[in-house]
Amino acid sequence: MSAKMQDVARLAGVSTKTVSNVINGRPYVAAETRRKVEAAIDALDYKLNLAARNLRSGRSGVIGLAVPSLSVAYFAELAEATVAAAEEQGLVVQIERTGSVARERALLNSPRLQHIDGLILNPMDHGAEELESVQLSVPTVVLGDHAVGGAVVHVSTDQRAAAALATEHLLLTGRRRIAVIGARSSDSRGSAALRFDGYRSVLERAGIPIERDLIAEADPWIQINGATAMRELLRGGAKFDAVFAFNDSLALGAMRALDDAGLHVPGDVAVIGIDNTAEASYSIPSLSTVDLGRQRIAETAVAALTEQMISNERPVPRRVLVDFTLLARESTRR
Amino acid sequence: MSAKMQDVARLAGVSTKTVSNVINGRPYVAAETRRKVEAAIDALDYKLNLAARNLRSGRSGVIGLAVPSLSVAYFAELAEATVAAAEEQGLVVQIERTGSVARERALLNSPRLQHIDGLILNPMDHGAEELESVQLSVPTVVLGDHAVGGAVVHVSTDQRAAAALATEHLLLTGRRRIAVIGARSSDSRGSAALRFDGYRSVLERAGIPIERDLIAEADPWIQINGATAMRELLRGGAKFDAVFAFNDSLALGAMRALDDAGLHVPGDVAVIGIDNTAEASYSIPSLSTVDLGRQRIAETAVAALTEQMISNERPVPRRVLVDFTLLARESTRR
DNA sequence: TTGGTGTATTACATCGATGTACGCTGGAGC
DNA sequence: GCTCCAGCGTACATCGATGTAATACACCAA
Repeated sequence: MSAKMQDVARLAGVSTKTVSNVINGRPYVAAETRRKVEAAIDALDYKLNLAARNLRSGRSGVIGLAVPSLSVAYFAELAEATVAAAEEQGLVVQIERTGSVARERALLNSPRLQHIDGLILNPMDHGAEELESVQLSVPTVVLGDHAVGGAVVHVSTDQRAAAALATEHLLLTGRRRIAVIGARSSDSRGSAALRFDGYRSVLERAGIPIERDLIAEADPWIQINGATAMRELLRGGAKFDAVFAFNDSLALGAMRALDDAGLHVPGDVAVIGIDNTAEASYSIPSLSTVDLGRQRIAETAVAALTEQMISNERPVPRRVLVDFTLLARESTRR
Repeated sequence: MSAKMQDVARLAGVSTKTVSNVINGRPYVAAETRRKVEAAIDALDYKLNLAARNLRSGRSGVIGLAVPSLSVAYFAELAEATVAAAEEQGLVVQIERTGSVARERALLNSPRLQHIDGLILNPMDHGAEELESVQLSVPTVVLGDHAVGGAVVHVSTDQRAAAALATEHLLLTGRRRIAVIGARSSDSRGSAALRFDGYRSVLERAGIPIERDLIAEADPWIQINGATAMRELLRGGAKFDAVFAFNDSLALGAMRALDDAGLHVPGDVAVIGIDNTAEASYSIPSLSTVDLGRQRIAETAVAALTEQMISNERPVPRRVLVDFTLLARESTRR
């Protein structure tokens, strides 16, 4: 069995509490005492038992990150950014993948969340009130705009505005018949709904009618579904000169399908995505997209979460918006 | 404060130990008693305190996964697969990103590993004995072939053979001057070294000399470094008709740089990668690659780890090999 | 009746660190 | 000389579940 605090205390000739104070950097420890304790720690190769600390103090130093999937590049990059941001605060991240609405609910009620100090939740897209009834017991920050019972800090980008920006960009480059890939009729308040809303609002303002034939559903937003959706659009026969895919993976899949069909991007069809994942700038042609600022989102979320964890009070309800940026690349060139 | 086991016990009219037995599915609990306890649990909305269980039993139900980075698509997909496999065993995954050799060492010595039941470690590439001195205190499965002190179960693909297969494929499609992207002179036993070895062995057998001008270093293996490496190869002036990139991200970056230089893939230069990440099948042209079987790797690793965790004995030293598969796509077509 | 076996349950110590409340010391201030 | 306080340390209870060993009970065979 490895050494425990009592062994260290005995060797250093002090009480266990003093050892604890040294380890936790508490004030009122004489320099001399600190030295002795540190020497004893080294001598015994003592390692703090986190379970015990956790039990006694109620903190674990672990925060959870719940995302739908890690195979979607955006979430993988978000996870990376979150892990990095958490580390700066001395926290580690336990990643949970929700994958479906049912699993998401199950997770939120599971005892697994008990030993987590806080949770960053990126909910699935689904109907509006899906999560409002959940009562969360840990400090939580929600990414996106879904209402989640008990959680009142939201960090997000204005996805509707970002989608509007992407759509406007297509209009500005002279496109008029803009198809959409990634809609979800089942979603009333999530990313799919908001992005579609942004698209619609711009077209309406421009006086362009929305055409059902130009709207393709896809779920989840991964390459293969983008390719499939595009093939269906093409088979449907409706004419279009641009595609707004609701994320980069869909866009890349769509570009692939366009290429297969002998259509040129951006010559015949312009394509734009959302997310600015790494793959987007290295595709051929490079993909125009909107960067939702996932780096900032991760940092902001972790900061907001640690604040909640420390203060121990109910946080001020708020919604933090992170800036987004249009990246015009080859896929939408005139 | 939420209910604890004692409250449940009082309400059900039994001892806390009996409650514990019910929760943990131990035998010798009368059906009637079980019912009463379960009713009490429901009534009080009792949730087990994992910290306490962890302290007492020494198990946490959490396994660690240490990978260099999540922005590399391969690791993200590996992480996804691991989380899924762990879940089947009722385990959750705490993801650590190492990023550098120093951080990797720091992690392996950190008390954070204390509250983990087991670790799946995908080491950084580095000199041979870098990690042999580390003494791991938790059951560990190593992905890849690095010797890590104390850990004796390795799950990996034969990377050298996989690289050889990729190289042979290029030869079979009529290429002779094959450039390499992703070499690392600092690495003597990691992925870079093994993949380079496979490349070299095939060329040697084919009687083709290795040319220094055709070897480009890159670290880490992400798109931008693939593109940069390719630009340097082109600037160097050496002629080549194929590129073997040590992973798909590098390959995609390289394809992008080739396109920028007005070179056609596969017409002028064939390109092959390794990993079979999602992006590879949707690039234009689609990328030939070797699938290292990450799904199987994840499953196997989790299985080997749980076995170690349960048996509580030193595992049988072994090396499990997972099959790999060549996927010939457009980027290497004649 | 006694003893033996199998089932069901309990009392109690225990895991290891930390919060609380308090004790001791030396020196400044009157 | 005495109080008072800041600075430093300590004893002890405590967090909540679980392993151990012991006990209670029923049932059956000898």
